[in-house]
Amino acid sequence: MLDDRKAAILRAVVEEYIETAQPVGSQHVTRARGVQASSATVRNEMSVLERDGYLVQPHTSAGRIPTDKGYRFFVDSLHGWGAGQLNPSQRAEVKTFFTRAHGELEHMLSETSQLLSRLTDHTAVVIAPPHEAATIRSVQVVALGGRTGLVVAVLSNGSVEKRTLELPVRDDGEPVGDAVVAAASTRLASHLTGRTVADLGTAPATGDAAVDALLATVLLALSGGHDEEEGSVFVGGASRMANAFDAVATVRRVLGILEEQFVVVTLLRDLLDRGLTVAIGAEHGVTPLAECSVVVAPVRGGSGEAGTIGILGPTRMNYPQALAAVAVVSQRLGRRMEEG
Amino acid sequence: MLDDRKAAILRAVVEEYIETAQPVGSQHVTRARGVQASSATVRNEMSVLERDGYLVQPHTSAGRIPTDKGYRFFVDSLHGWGAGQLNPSQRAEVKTFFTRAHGELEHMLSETSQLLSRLTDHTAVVIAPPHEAATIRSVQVVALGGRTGLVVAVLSNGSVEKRTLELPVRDDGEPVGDAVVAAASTRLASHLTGRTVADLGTAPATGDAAVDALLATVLLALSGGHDEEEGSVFVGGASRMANAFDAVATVRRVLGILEEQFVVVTLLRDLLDRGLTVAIGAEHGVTPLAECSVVVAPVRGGSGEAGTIGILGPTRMNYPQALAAVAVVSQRLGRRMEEG
DNA sequence: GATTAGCAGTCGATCCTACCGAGTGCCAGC
DNA sequence: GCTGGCACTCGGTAGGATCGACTGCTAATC
Repeated sequence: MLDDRKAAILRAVVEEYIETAQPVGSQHVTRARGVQASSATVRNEMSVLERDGYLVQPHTSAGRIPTDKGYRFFVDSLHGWGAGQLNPSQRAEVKTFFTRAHGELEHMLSETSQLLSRLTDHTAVVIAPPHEAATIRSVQVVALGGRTGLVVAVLSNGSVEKRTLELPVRDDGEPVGDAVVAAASTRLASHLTGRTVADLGTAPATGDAAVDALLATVLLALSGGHDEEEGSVFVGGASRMANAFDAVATVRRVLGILEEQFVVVTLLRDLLDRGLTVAIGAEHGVTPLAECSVVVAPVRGGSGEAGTIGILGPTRMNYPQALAAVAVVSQRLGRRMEEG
Repeated sequence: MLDDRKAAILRAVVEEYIETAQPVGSQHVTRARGVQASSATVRNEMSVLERDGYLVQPHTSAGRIPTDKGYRFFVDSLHGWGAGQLNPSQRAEVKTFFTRAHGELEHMLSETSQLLSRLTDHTAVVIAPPHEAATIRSVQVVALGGRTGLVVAVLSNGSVEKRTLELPVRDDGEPVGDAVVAAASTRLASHLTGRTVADLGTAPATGDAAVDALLATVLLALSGGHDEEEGSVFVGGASRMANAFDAVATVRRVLGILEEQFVVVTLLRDLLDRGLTVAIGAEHGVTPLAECSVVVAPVRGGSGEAGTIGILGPTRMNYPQALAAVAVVSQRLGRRMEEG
């Protein structure tokens, strides 16, 4: 463990580096409050911190930069010490946002990702809660042109699942008629209402072979194709990534990852599962994001199922600020979702 | 108008600049096929082309760069002359893509945007056809928890419109019961089926005041909140923007615009309305995109309503290639949508 | 023994200069 | 009207001097 003075010095380096993005020298550290020592002493301490892996020098005769380990210490010490606060105007922004928020869930989540991005000046990600636990309120099968049909299910949490499917054909090669579709639709409604998408049960037999075939097709379509990683991910302020790094190649790489929603979802879920709130640099396993840190929080709505919000920025992001923003938004969004 | 030699020289400059991104000198132009003249002659011609606004010199003693006007001439002369072709492997990619494509419309459009982006190595945009002309196949009202309800409409083109709404309350302050919702739902189904979203008609009177109130609310919700600029825009390969420019500031600016879906949609629609296929630099009115060109094409599905696809890249994009890619994809996508 | 002032040394960043080469404009001759 | 040739321009690169923000170390101090 680090003694008080080393900790204070490390904190000072991290804070200044976050602010200026320049290597921090011993002289600067002495000017930080919380450090009472001459620059010579600070130099000695800093060389120890470097030996122990908390700091690095980009080159001799330059100041020091925090390593991932250095940031990690900073963030952990922050946790037990009272995180940052949003400034009043930001609080006000959050407040008015959530009092005014209304309309579709998706729309609100998308706007939330933009809010979070604005607050932190980093890219924000919002993932809708999985609706596996939500119960089905209503199902309907509709025949479209030709052989395609559509099954639409409304869930208790207000989301709508839809799947296209290929209608079974009758013996004469024509797709099943409206009557069969209607029969299947009503049958499904009574069978599925109250169930979850995860537990659809088995297709009830009706005695009519055509209807039974259609029912089986529908259940198959509904059970398959979990597109939960599609469409339910909202990325806000991706353009801010361009400010985070001055190497275009890095920007390109990170934006590329952001386009792979699956990776993003997996990453955030994984972090939450590991109980982490902050992942610094290489701590999350995603190599192309090695220069990034991630701050996440679960969003607990009424149903017990949790969504996820997070922000993605350079390792030298303002962690107190970011933690505060994510915490506040996650909390208020959860409350808002609870209300419906 | 430009005489043949000037045109050939201009074409050569544009082609080489597109390839190398370096100012093109007279020497290089003489090496281009289609130009039979000494470098001195080319120099004279080029200085005329500069005077007339087709070329510029970044500085004295440097080669020439095409202006927007220069690109415009290039693109126009291309049109009457046989556009570019996709190479065989790209053709194959397009072909297998569309034979394998299946599932939700949204999903397919999203994938299409990625396909187009891969083909051109630029950012691609796909806009779903507006479903104002599509007829309603099925409507349903569902009560969720509390006072919120949801109306879901399935359209003939396979898309699903949904709106949340606030259920009317009865005299005792409780929200209307399931019976009323069910009544409204069936009434709506018969009233709206076959109509378009643009023409919902007026709420039919049922005699039951509660049902009538609910019907009015539903129709209001359905008619309002055209979110056609939301959710129906798919941007693929935004990260490729980072390769297009080496100034981070430009990347930031363009990505910022891409996040404002409304602007993007308006831009593309506007171009199509003006009958343009290619907008070069400042030709479209969007100042932050002054360094970009846009290539668009309508996607004509069966219904007559048209979607839009386009790509967005630096003005020095490979126009023949881009035009070919956009043309092919638009055509095949249209055919695919026609099939349903 | 820990801390500190002072000093020599390092090395990126900046500025200057010289120089090279790609490219131009122009002129004289074909 | 075209072209070869020539003088000139100017960005980009390389080398060298200087500056300044650092460091590490040592010797003196508390």
